[in-house]
Amino acid sequence: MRMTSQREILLEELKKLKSHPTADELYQVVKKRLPRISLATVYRNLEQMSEAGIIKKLEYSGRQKRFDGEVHAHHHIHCIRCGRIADVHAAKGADLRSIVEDTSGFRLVEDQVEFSGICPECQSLLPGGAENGKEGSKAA
Amino acid sequence: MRMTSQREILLEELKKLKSHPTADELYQVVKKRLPRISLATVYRNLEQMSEAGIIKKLEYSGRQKRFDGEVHAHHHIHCIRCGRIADVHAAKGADLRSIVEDTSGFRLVEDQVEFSGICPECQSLLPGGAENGKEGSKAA
DNA sequence: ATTGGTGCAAATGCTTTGCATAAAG
DNA sequence: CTTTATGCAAAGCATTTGCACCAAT
Repeated sequence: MRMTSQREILLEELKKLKSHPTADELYQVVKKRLPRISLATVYRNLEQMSEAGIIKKLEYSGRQKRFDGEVHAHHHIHCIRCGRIADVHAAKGADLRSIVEDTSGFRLVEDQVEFSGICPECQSLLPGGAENGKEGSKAA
Repeated sequence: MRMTSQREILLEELKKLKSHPTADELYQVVKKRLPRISLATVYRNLEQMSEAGIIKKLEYSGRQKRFDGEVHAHHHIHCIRCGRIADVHAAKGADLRSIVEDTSGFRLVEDQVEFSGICPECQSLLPGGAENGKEGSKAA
């Protein structure tokens, strides 16, 4: 992965943002420093950097993807009206609900544990055994 | 909400499916019984029925929306390769991870608690006080 | 007879891609 | 020099919408 000015500035701005921006929102910000950058470059780099683990891609709730420069494991809460995402730094096991409301300022409406993994069908397709492909065949 | 044959058959097929189908997948199934139904009708009805609480819309993980004819509260696990969704019937508080793997057959890769609520900004825009709009202004 | 629902096709919105040019190593 | 990244424009998908026709109440 070459270090281009686009990549560097994208990362820098994302890390300073804290607002979990969408690709387009970050694009608007970065354009101020790199007027000729294209949205496609933003998408390509965000995708690549998230694959590299440098940033995190947030794909909750059927909304637009958002990105986070903070890669520590932490929970998020998203607004069902406007889509904003805020951080929730909660210790596991504690009374999550109140911690969530306290640390985010959100009014909690719903919480769902979202599990991800490899389904039995896909497990049988895996060559080695311990890898987690990221895309693949379409669901049946 | 009028009971049209489209609506009736859609609901019937969804309830029998158990596979958390996407709109298009359900469309393919229903087309066998209603060859002239259109995808738009499927989308419109799924949306309406989920608003009515008759079915549940699953909007996890930045993928295509999926729908569930089972409206009991229960968790889901989705495959990061193919997108399939399976049910997880787990008692809260128990050792979720192993329950998840046992009941779903998936290999668990990640679990994230997804909180939804109303952000402070949107709370201040709410007229009454205790409602949960579903869409709204764009994120800033 | 009304009013909501339907099918179709076109439009949308977000994201991805093909391709020729430019920049990094 | 070789290869990857960029910018632009066009394409792609899932989903939504406008509109004229149809059907449920």
